[in-house]
Amino acid sequence: MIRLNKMTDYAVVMLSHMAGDHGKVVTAARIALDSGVPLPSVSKLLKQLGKANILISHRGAGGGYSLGRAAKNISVAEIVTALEGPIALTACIDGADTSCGSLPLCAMSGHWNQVNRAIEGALQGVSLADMMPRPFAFKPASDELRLEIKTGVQQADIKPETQITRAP
Amino acid sequence: MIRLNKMTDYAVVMLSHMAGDHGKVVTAARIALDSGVPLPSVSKLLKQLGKANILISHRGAGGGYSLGRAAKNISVAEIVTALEGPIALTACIDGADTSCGSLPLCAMSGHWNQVNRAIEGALQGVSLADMMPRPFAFKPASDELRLEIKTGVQQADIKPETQITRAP
DNA sequence: CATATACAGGACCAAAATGGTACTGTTTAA
DNA sequence: TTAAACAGTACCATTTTGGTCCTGTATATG
Repeated sequence: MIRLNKMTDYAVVMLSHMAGDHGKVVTAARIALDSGVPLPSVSKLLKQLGKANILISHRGAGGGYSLGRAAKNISVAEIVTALEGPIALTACIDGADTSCGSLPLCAMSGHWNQVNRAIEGALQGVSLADMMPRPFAFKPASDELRLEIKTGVQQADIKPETQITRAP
Repeated sequence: MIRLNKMTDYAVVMLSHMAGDHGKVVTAARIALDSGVPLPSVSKLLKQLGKANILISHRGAGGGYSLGRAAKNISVAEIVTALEGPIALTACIDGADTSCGSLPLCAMSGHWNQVNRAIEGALQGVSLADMMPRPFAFKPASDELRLEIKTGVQQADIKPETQITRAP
């Protein structure tokens, strides 16, 4: 399975949490708490997203991070690119005629590019706003679910053993 | 960068080599030699591709592998799926309501699916035939290039140091 | 029928990538 | 001035990946 790494997954989770209180400045620690993503990773990710101008960092006391733009103007493609570099499927990529050690024999690059572009398009078509969780608090599926939310159990805190599965 | 792993990359290289002599039965050892992919990996990959009905295996003396279908009827999506499982971007995938440990909190799955489907579409749109190298032998770019081909230097044999780059 | 050839299916290991840790700056609000 | 919070960097542990090795089974051929 082609997969984004955990970090990128984390980033989307974090960002969609931040998009909730749009524009507000939040500390890394707060985000870690809210999203359940381990603090060191949160802080590493926030730095990267800051550099990529997806977030604005506010230094000093009372500082933190805030979204640089409205969630609907931040594409998933941008997030992925910020964290994993250019969207592409193999090492044989991009016009970059330096990367692939076998240009004369491996003439596939053009076609991989076609695939890559399609993928990039797909990621560009989805914005952070599209990825945001629905506001459960207003429409809890059950008492049990509401309890989970109130006790602050979040994504990364839920171990496979204690997994909550939606009834069929 | 989102990337297929080396194995899948190898597989496409191998398969496109096989598609050259279409239908012919070739041994794993021969393919390894031709494509420059290490034999153990070749053999592992061929087994997997056989199971997925992309290749037909012929056991016993004089055996080997042959393409199960014409190259143009084998999609890249199929190859990827055979080797890496279902095409999807995160663990939060597929209707499969067992995989994600945070269904009630992570309501993104639907949107990831949208992205995933687009990617699968992109991969399905490219066939093995599309990925095949053009027949250089008939149209060598230079004497040097022809030499390389004659001496059997292939993709994986070319080290970065001895990289052949096409003149601009 | 005997035998060499080739695939089938494991268990297993080493190297690389990933995710997580720790620590030492630097900036800034109060 | 001080404490809060980000910036940057080096480092380590774990997991994943790619590759090895070995034993078993099928089959063409002499």
